[in-house]
Amino acid sequence: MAKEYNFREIEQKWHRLWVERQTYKVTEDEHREKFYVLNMFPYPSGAGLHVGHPLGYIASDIYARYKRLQGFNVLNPMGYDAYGLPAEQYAIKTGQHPEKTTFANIDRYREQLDKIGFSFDWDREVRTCTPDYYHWTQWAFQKMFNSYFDEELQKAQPIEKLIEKFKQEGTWPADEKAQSDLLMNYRIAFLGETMVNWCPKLGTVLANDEVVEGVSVRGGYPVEQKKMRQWCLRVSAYSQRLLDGLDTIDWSESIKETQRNWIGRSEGAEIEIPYTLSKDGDEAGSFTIFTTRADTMFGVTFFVLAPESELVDKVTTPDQRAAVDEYLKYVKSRTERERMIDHTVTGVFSGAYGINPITGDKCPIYIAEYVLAGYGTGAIMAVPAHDSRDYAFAKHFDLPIIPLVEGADISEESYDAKEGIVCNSPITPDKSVEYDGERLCLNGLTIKEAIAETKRFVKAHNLGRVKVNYRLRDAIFSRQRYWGEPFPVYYKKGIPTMIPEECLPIELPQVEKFLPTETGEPPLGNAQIWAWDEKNRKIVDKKLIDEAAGIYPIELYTMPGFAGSSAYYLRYMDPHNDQALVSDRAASYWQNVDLYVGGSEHATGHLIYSRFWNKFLFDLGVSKKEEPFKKLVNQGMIQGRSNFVYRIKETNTFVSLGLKDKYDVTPIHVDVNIVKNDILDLEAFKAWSPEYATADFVLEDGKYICGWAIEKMSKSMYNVVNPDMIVENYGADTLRLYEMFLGPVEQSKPWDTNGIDGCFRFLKKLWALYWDKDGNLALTDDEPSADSLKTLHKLIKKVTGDIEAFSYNTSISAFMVAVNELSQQKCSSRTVLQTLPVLIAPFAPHIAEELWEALGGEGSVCDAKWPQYEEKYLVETSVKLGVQFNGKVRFDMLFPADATPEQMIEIATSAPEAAKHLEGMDIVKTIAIPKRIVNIVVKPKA
RNA sequence: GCGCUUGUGGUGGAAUUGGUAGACACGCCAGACUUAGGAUCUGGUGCCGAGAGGCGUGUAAGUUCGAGUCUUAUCAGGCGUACCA
Repeated sequence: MAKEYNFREIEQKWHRLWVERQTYKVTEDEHREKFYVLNMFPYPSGAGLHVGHPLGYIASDIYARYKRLQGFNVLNPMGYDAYGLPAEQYAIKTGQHPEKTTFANIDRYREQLDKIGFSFDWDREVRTCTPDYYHWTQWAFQKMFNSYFDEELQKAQPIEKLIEKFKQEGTWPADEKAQSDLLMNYRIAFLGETMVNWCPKLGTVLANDEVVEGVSVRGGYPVEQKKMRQWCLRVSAYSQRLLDGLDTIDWSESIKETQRNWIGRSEGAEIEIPYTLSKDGDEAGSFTIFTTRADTMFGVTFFVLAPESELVDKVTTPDQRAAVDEYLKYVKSRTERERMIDHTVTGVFSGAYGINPITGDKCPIYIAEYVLAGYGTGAIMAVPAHDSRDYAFAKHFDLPIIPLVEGADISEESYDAKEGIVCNSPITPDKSVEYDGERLCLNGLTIKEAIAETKRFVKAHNLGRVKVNYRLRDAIFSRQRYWGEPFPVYYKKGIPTMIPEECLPIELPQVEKFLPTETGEPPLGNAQIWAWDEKNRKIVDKKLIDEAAGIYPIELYTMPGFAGSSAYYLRYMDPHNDQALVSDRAASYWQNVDLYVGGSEHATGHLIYSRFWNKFLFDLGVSKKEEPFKKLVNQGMIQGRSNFVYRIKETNTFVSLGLKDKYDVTPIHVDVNIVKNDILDLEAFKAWSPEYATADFVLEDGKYICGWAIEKMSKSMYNVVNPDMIVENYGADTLRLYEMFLGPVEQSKPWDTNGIDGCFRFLKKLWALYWDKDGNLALTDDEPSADSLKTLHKLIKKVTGDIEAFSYNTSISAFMVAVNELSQQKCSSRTVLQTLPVLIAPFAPHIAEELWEALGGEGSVCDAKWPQYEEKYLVETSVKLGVQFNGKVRFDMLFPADATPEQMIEIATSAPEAAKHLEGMDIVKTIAIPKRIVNIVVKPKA
């Protein structure tokens, strides 16, 4: 009896030995080159892992193991993003403390992960919800509070420097409250009165990336705009650095592009517009507009303010007051969502007129919701001829439209393109205002030139300034929730004050109820022991709050999800350090993440916040690299493949896919776990639900064939495939191979169990290479044959190249080919067969360890040396070449491997096969492609 | 609307980067061994055609001796984003 591939026994054995031997423990070692591999850590949800989750982990584990075999000191940690809404909502429903459910979920995750055989160093595990971890989240927040962004140096600086500057300038106020308010305008973490996305259903504010199409990402509840005092992070200060950094990192172009759009840099000009409160009135003030099309100043026919702008009140004339108020009321009644979907033109005349500084024209000022308060200055100059939104507005309110580009047809729509020659600017020479003897004239210039010329003019005559605007907004950093990091902040006479650094962490207090209080305070309002005793430096009962005694209320907000996930990669470097986020030694050694693997859905969330957070810590000298993630690979999503059975209406009879059109049927989702290769397991189906216990079937060829569809993997579609079942039936090595064999890592693809047998068969074949009929090792010390050496070295070359390129599916194909070849060659050479376990170790570590041990290898296969291929085994003795003539004739012939292109042409043209084609022809030219083909182009003799 | 991205057999997907399209796997067909097979092994399998042969990488044109690969146009799907002036 040949020795069986008993994956259960092998995998259990090695899971045990890896733990006993601490195979995956890593320590800093300055004598070895480091390599840092990281996965985006998971949020441990109650549903456990499905087959989609491990995809990225397997991909990065393969790379980590490969790098280790190449001699690198590889850091490959794992942890949990443990704060989150689902645990809190579950707590609200059941009263169970979120920590309890979160930890239970973590245990379940860990159990599932362990079965797959990852090379994680679990000693470095982090959980964002434990005090020893969020200590450093709070610490970073305090550092941000005590820093400002120096525009000149383009980096964070201690706030003391700024205070010093104010003192020197004599602008430092004496009053403490005034000092606090002043500094709030500069601190990187600051309290700001801002428009926030308020989600009433969730009872909390949300960041911009947590809102999609006007509803919350979590739960899909409506979101409205509300002005609130919130903690914010001055992410926008880093806009330019966040943009520039993208050019230095190896990320996919699409993610970089998404981030560039999100940052939204636009170069333009701010121009001062004086206004009057009646057509012939005197100047009553001025406002500033922002434009990227300064060249269109001559086409301005009206101005527009955002309804939320503070200017609205100032420019509204008594006549128009009622109309404006009514319009503002209407705007306020609309939700974010309505405003987003419905783009009908609305607006109201304010009664005031803006004076175009270039033409001197007076144009009406409107108020309209199509202008956004949050971008630029909240005020625009409208050029209906060359902006589609202004055009629609002008048509609706019957305002003039002045074309400014030669040949542009604006009868039906505006001409928005930035191409063409400018005209009508000005229409007549006197139609422009003279400044210091100069008048602006753009006629005849290209649009690009005109923009530059206008900017110059505006700047030279002090009509405004050149300005770069960013779409990126400051991140709102507080949440009205329980299950998050508490702020280490108390309010001393209304002034936000930091709890001393030495007293951190401030632990999340216990509460009875996780809902907001009856008075509308956030859930932390339910905490009893939640006041700061300044003298004794400790947290006390809030009943004791007494300003005279130095006992103050503590902040009730908590931090958002991205707080804990923004710098976790630094913590993995030194997870047990209670003196610092990360020691200087560890940070200097590990530097930054060499390979980061995770989903592309974090492009505008985590991946921006993390880069921001790291840049801040870099400015502090804590992080050693400006960019946290050198290379990013976005693994695709695994979709579900649902199966259907077809029930004949009003019966309990099910008809197979091929015959269903003959009946009137209802498709019903059936659990994919009782379907194999689209064939339904009838007994399992009957047992699946009592309803089907007495089901009848109409079969084809004796089988019940199910229909299928690609859908999201979800419980309700019965298409969730759990990795545990695959591991149970085929083993972890097969699961790992199959997930990679499914297709390129970056690509989204449906989970389809149909092909898994191929990978399982491959492992069995690999296993079979090593054992004879009696179950003994079938190895010889004979010289390996040339064929088997060629097979081996071809494989080494292919696999090495493919791993580097993350092309795991093709390297697995190469393994399959190689094992088939070696099996056919009846290869039993120790030299060859000893190398295979090392090569397969990154993909299928369990079988690799077992074979390595059986062959008498030293220690773990993880510490073996990755083999080098040698060209000499790959050289062909002769090369097959085709000769191709003009037209379609062609034949194959053999050339010596070392033939030069000239010799190849010589041989080809003088070959007997060629003679009949060359008869009566002139050779126009000949081309030889090395090792491939000789082309001879001919034409009939003249 | 804008930005990015992908279109190759019945299916998942290969293609040394401009050089024999369809590797490898699933599925299917035939055969072998079996009491049996959803086990194992062998062979076949892009399409049309009995055959010789012809046609084939979403569609149409172009560059080239040669195009799945490059260029242009066009169609279709996916992702992101959205009144950003």
